[in-house]
Amino acid sequence: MNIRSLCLAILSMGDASGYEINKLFQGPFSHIYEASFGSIYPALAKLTEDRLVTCTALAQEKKPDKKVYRLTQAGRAALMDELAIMPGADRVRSDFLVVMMFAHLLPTAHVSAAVDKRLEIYRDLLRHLDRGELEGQDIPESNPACTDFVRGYGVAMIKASIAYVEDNRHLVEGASLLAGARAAE
Amino acid sequence: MNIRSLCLAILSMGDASGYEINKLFQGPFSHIYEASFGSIYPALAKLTEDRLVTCTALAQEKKPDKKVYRLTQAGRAALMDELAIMPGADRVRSDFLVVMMFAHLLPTAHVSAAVDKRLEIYRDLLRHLDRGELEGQDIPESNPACTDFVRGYGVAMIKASIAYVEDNRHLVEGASLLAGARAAE
DNA sequence: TTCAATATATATAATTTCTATATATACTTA
DNA sequence: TAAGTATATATAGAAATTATATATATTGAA
Repeated sequence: MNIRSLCLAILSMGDASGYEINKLFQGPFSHIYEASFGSIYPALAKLTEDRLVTCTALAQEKKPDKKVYRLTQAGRAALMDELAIMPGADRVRSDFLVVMMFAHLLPTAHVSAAVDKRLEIYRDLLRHLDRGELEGQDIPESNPACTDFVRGYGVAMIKASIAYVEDNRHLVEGASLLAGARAAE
Repeated sequence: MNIRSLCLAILSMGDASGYEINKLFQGPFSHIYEASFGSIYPALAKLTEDRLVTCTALAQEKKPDKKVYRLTQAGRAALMDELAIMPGADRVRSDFLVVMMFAHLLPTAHVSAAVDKRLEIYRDLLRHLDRGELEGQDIPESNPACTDFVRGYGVAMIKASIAYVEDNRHLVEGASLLAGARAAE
């Protein structure tokens, strides 16, 4: 699954500009798939070239013009081909867990700050997901049961993450303290 | 955090070859950070060039020669600089959740197969993590409390994932069935 | 009031990373 | 004996990320 396919997927739920697609990836889709401007704009250009989407320039008042993309029949068929894959394990990159792995080499203040920051980020994310960010206004033509499943998955993961970090932060904070004490001897 | 830093991090826990580092990323580290041959070998070459690691060719019996990398003092200092970051949210790419988001467009058999496959993959992962894959033999110079925290985190996430998918698969399977029934009318 | 920051909007160069492939040897299993 | 798996390194080509450039409008702070 690449960014081109992800753009097709999002456009299948309603027309959108590159800017709007990016907002979805930064917000409601951030726990599903990551993508940024640098890949989205070239992806939309390629999709247009391949006639999987059409592009309409739209003049706006008090805002820059935007290009609204719409899925074609061929685009919908290409999306269906992509969705026929058998998905493997999620791919994860967690700077947080890397830092935690080396907590015993770091000042306790930094470890605690990283843990606090983590909890703050995930409580924010939870608040956004809880108030139905993955439905309604943003993505009109989605299926309610499917969106519920995906949003619920995100909520469950975030809750489990917060609970685990709250219950086990003493492990990394303790390792940092102990190592600091030994270094001071 | 990039693959170069991740290689420094792994080498700080013991000397290793590129092949061995890759095995860690495919196995015990797979829930922390993803990386593959194509980035690991160039990363090690660059680190050697920058004198952050040293490289010793080692002839082996009945196996190809290998290059064993070892962290230098400068390498350890560079790692400490990297670990001083304040980590943001994890970055995730989940083909599974994308497919689930469109379950209503897919044959029920495919949705069920994808869910079954998912459960199988995560039960396997859980088995590997549970029997202390992130400690002992593989990474000798790690801190037990920190490794426990990171392994425990992986276990907690995987358990939450399995439980959620088992409890809520009816949402996506139902959406697929309903849509199929409507299409057949 | 003016300056900085934020939001809307697109695009691309440079860097990084992934996927696929190439090469070589040895062991295991059908 | 043939195919597949494991050990081991390397690189070309494709994909994606990060950083930057451009332009306009609004909002909040000094």
